[in-house]
Amino acid sequence: MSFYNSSKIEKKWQAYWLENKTFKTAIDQEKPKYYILDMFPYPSGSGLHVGHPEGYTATDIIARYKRMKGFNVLHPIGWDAFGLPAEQYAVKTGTHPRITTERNIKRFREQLQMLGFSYDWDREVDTTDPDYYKWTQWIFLRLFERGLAYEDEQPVNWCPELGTVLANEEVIDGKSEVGGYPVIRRPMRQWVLKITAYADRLLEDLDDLEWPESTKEMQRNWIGKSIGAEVDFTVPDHDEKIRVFTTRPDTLFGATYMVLSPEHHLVDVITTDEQKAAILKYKEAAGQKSDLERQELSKEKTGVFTGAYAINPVNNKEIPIWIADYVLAHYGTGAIMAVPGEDERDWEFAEKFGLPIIRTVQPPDNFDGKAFTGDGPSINSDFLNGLFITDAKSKMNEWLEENGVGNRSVNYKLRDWLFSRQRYWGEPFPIIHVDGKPKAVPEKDLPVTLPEVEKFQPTKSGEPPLAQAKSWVETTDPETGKKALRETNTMPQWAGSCWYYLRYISPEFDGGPVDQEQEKYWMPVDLYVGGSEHSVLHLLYARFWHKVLYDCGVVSTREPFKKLVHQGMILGEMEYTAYELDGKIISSEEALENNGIKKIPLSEREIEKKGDRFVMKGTEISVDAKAHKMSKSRGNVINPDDVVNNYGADSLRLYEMFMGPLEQVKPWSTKGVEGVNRFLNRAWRLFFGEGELEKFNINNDEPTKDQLKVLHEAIKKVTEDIENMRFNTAISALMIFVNEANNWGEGVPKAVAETFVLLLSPFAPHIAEELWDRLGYSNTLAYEMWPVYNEDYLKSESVEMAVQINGKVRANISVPSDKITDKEFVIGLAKQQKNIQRYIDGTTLIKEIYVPGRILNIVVK
RNA sequence: GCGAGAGUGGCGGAAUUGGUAGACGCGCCAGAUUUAGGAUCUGGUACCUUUACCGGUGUGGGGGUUCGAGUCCCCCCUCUCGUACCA
Repeated sequence: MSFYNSSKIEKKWQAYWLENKTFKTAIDQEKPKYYILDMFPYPSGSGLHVGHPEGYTATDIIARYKRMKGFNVLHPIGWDAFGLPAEQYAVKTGTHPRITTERNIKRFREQLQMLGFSYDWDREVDTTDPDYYKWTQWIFLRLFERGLAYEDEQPVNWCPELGTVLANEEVIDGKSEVGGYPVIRRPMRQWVLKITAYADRLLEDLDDLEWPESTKEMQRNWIGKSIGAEVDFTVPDHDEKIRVFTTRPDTLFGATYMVLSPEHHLVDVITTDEQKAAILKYKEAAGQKSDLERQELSKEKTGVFTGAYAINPVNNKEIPIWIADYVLAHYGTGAIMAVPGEDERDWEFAEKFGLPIIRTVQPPDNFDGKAFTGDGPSINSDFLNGLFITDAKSKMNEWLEENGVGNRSVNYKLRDWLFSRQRYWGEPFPIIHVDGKPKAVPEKDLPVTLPEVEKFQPTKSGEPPLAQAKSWVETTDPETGKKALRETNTMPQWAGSCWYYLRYISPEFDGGPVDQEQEKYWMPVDLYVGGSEHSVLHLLYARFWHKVLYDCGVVSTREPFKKLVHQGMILGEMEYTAYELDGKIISSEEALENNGIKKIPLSEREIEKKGDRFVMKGTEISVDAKAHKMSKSRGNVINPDDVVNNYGADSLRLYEMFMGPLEQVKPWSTKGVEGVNRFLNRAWRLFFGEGELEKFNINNDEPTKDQLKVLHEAIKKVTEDIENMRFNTAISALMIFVNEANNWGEGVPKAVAETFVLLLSPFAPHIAEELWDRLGYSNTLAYEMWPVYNEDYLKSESVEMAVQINGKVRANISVPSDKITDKEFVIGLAKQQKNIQRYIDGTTLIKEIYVPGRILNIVVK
């Protein structure tokens, strides 16, 4: 029995590829290009997990395939290496983050090379390298110049545990995304990027992208464009007006009260003396609530009357002004006109506090709900009466503009991007403060490198670690010679990943972030693969920077990533769990409602399926059957190193692609890895027969017709499936070929074997290179021509077809290929079948439907 | 609530424009080989009925269109992901 020695073969070819720089990107611009990009990893201390090789194998298969199809392929990798874990480790141990980062990068690089990915290793980028972040800073200066980066004192998400401010996107349920620590709101001086200036373009350009619809939709929701109007309400005895944003100007006659957010700047101005105490109390309570608490308590509406009234401009009626935390300070103008008749939230509030409700849209007769949000004719609305929503809106907008009390307006959920962090391990801002004003560091002085510091910890007050480096902070303005202070905040981790795909194009270029001549050739990225967790943040930020660079003339495309695919998460192995309470096994439904439950893991042999649930074998006690997310605490993490040691990199690659469609969430199965490993062994034995060690099984015979048919079916299927990223079925086609070829007995003709090796090579490149070598070639197969199938070989002598009577299959017939279009012949053949006769006898023929090569359906009565 | 996606054997999953449901792999069963186990090889494996043939049922549930529906249309159920008072 001969087994192929995966570890020996894989090490050999990995060394060969590195030494010969097999995958160095050619710069021959005559050839068509293909830029295929992986989301670069954060090099964490725990190394690769099995999720990484999933997307990386998919892109590697396509990269290898495209090279063989004659494309110039750009397939790079790098390191998103700034970030919190290395810094937290530094705080704990005093180890400089650079040391940790270098160590982790080395490990990641080795692991990626161990999996045989065909990256061009001469194009590695590292966001923490000053030669890289020089250009991150350079891009920041472009933003600064254009007024797209500004300083602002604003309430921010301050996380005391992490000692830093977080972007809204990094706060989940009131806790930090990293670590899950509490987050409070607190005003601080911050750098902010004006992404809102690009909101419309970010929205519109989504339409032409070949991205998953769900991702585009998420970005649209995040940008949250809504069209409506702003309306000014006057407050008697005050000069100030209260401006509100509404998407329903048509309902203005139904505005029976107003609500300001507790943080609104006019609250203190308008509140009457009698209400001051109550308002103050409410504001304090709201201020102390975290976002999480606001959400939890949101089931019940709360609010306090300010004692003041506003004038509804359409009818000059006085309406009371309240404050309530269901109105958000940071959306629209932080104030609303409340129309309970047409808004569910306002209805709920009005009902609770006994405020008047006026309907302004006629609900249908059978309507028995509360607020009516549907369309209908306007009522109680003077000059709008009878108009449906769309017309009523435009008429009201005209009225508002004519009377100078409002205007059409567009609002976005998207807010400007909070861009500074009080951390050490990030890009320093290329900014100095002179006379208290921010000023750009001249381009020739870039990069502004990180200073050495004693401690990596931020101070309690929020002073960043860089502030300790006095000699670094205190500098002079090169222009005026005045004293100047360096900015001590650093950029967030997103900065480096906003443009790394450009640096790969010309990693050594020193005239700008990217060599424009090369950029024109390589951009846009043809295929970008990475996790859906980056659907909004990274992908929106990168698009924003790209558009700014486009406006600066640095890049030639409006969008960076033409096609995007998300790989699905890989879960742990399927787990079966029974529950025990007080020594008794109870069903999984009961277990939900009890405390003190003991979980008992079961093997597959101990359970069986009953109906649509799993039960313990021979009982009615249902158990849980579920694959969980991999996590250290659950102990179900699969380490790619172990898989490679046991089965080899080719098996890991093959298995991850064979599990199912790339985009799908799917559970791991070690048995499944063994399955594809067996396939590779069977493929190997096609070349080196059983019995005698390494007896070469390849002959120089002419391939037979049958052999060519089997081979060309594989070529066709594998080619089409790679093009459509259906790797699981491509591998199944390779398996079918091997299963067939194993029955050939006499050995495999060389011409057939060679083609098979080429087909296998994108999936399992190490074993393929070894077989190619043993077939007598001294060069890598990486640039061999991809096989092309020949339609003639696919034809067979006869076609198996089903014959149906009234749509049910009653017989199978074999029709000679040259008779396939002869309907009469086929019907004649079918009617000779005994079973068909049985069904036809004594009936009347209604019709005969014949789809050549597919089916014959005889309809009888 | 809202938005998006998905429900097919014991499991992961296949199935061109509607045309033989369950490819391929795992698991399981039987056999071969082996002192035994493992590994490997061969055959079988949706369910019911049957020695076998024949037959019946079957793609979450219910209707519909069609000669023919996993696929198209309508209603309902379940699950996953995202989102959450955005005026």
